[in-house]
Amino acid sequence: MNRPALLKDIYKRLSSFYGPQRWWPADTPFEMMVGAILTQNTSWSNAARAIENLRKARLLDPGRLSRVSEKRLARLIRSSGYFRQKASRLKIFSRYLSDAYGGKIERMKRIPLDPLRKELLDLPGIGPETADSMLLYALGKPSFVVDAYTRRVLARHSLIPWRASYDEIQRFFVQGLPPKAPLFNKYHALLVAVGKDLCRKHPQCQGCPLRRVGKLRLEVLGSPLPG
DNA sequence: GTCCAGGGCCTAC
DNA sequence: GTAGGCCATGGA
Repeated sequence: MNRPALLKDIYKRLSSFYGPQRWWPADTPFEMMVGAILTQNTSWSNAARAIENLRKARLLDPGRLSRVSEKRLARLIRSSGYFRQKASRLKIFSRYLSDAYGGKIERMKRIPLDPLRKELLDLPGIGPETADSMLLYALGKPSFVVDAYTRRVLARHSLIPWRASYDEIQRFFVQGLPPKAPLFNKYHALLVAVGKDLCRKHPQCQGCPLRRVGKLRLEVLGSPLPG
């Protein structure tokens, strides 16, 4: 099976199994981007608490967040872990948004994907996953998001090696899919759904909708979990 | 008590 | 270019 056909098959299986996905709840693009930093290597529930604290403090605004003291910010986001690092990162990110785009997301959206991605990656604390999440979920750009779930699901099904790099995994998708943001959005959400759900609950892949993708069934059953 | 979650940075080799 | 240590909370 060639790459586009394989990716389409995976998508169809996951989509019919899980249905519509509601990934990344946020009232505004800025809130979403703040969440992308807060949830780094942290459970969403812990990040969500921090976001609620920022909402109550009326700080979900680039201008205000860039001006709040780092100490107060760290206290508000304590539940998200790494709170000192993240407080610093959030302030620098907010300052960047305010300075470069007047805090207006619409202005940011006018920048083409590639230069905007480079710009985000130049900020401290924004790596490939965080940048791609922001580009896709807050800005509607077709930038495929690779996360721990993505790697786990693909590697578990022998579609990539466990040690594959971020860029390699991203190319695996981008080279076989039309670059449409809604598609990338739902595709990633579906990978998370199956990653959270069956890949962890069922080490032997019973009931997994990806179990019979292509001719990989036997390899899937034989591939070890990490660690 | 241990493990780990919607990463990224820095350093060493 | 990559393996290892570090950052830190809260739930299972």
